Amino acid sequence: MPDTSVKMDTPDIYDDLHRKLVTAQFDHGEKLKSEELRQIYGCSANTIREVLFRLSTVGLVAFEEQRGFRARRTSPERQHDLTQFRILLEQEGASLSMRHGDIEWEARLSAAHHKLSHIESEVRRSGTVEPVLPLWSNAEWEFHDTLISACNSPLLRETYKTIYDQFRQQLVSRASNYGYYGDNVKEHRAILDAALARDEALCRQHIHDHLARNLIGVT
Amino acid sequence: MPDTSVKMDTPDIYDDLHRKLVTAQFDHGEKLKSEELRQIYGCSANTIREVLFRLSTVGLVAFEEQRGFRARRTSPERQHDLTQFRILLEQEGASLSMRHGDIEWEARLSAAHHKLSHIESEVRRSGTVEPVLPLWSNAEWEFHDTLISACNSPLLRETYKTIYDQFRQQLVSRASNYGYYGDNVKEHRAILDAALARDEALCRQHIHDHLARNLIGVT
DNA sequence: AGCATAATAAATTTTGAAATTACAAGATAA
DNA sequence: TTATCTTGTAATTTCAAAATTTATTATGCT
Repeated sequence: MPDTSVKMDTPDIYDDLHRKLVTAQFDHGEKLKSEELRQIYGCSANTIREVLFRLSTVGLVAFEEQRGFRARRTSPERQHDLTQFRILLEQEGASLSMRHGDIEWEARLSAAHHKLSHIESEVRRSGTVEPVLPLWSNAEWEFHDTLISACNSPLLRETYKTIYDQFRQQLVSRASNYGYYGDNVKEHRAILDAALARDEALCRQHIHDHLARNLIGVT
Repeated sequence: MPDTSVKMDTPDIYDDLHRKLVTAQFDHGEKLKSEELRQIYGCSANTIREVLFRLSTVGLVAFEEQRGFRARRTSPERQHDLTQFRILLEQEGASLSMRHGDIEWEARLSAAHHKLSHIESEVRRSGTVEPVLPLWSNAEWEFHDTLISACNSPLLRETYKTIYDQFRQQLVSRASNYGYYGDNVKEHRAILDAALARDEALCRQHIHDHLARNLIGVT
């Protein structure tokens, strides 16, 4: 909880709320009242309004005219939609990166995977994710973002980020079961190898398999 | 220009500015000053600020912290990016629609094309686009949106709309040359036929050919 | 008791002005 | 002359309070 005595400016408040939202510190559909937040951050209602507005543009917050803001509620249908869309973007981004990426890109991807796999093996050893959750969460993002980073399409990359953040918003909650991570290690490895081999079809396949697990239980 | 004496509410101001932006009534990169717009629409600077914020979320307006808003500047690079991304989304949306769409979808697509081709043939006869430009602009949008409307992915459809609007923002300006429309008629027909025949590969090809013309002159 | 209606409370939105920040032109120093 | 600093102006951003709208509770009627 931020100190009430320290005044934060708009970007800081944005970052703080963004972090809280993607780490599921609000319930799905929970009302975000200007007045409450105003007191927490020590600013005017208008500033809060603007921050929530910005957050609504990246899908983390839902806005309804005349009735304020809520933490985004993710239905199974929406989750399905998010997953399919993410697969589309990551496959395309990876394909383009494999075509345009140079040795520098390969190095960055390799490095990102190295960090990620280091954290994942620690999770494996300890059997629990909790202690390194923020670390792991960032490393996972780094890997996927680096994968598509040479796609040469700012639009695709930005769109992917907004989708990913909404994804993360609820992945954190199901992160407690370990089996998830066991497969993750293998899958990230498979994606990396295919990417470095510039095998587009195979890489697309692995990306699909990796992400499609989130579809289980949804039609 | 809206009457200064008539007060408009936020959604109206949004619509008015949105329309002006997609019909290129502002120069690329032109500064959008709160104070000026405030006087035009007869509201406070804060209301203008909120509207401009909303427009910035759909890419029509660029916002920079502490230095206000500008009409979005579209470089050749960005135009290239927009085109490629639009191709990706429309191809995927059309493919999904062909898989999920029922007879009702076919009927709507057929109707949209009928309206569009009627307007396009008028353009052909008269040799000029100007008189029916708004009509044509809407019909074109209707056709493309209907094409992907059965994709069963709200995310894809929303994203497509924001991309399309940014597209339209500058297509209007190059709409004056007639040759453009001559090919358009054939291309829309080709897309329609392939879609109704549920030939995904062919439809993707036609979508690409139709949209890729905008890439001419850009690397 | 059930339902509609009115009164109250709570929250959102807008306003107008104050405070902050960026921009531009002129002055001073190197 | 070039570069840096100052000063004045214009624009953006924040604030606190008023006005509007929505939600909640209480009241009266069938």
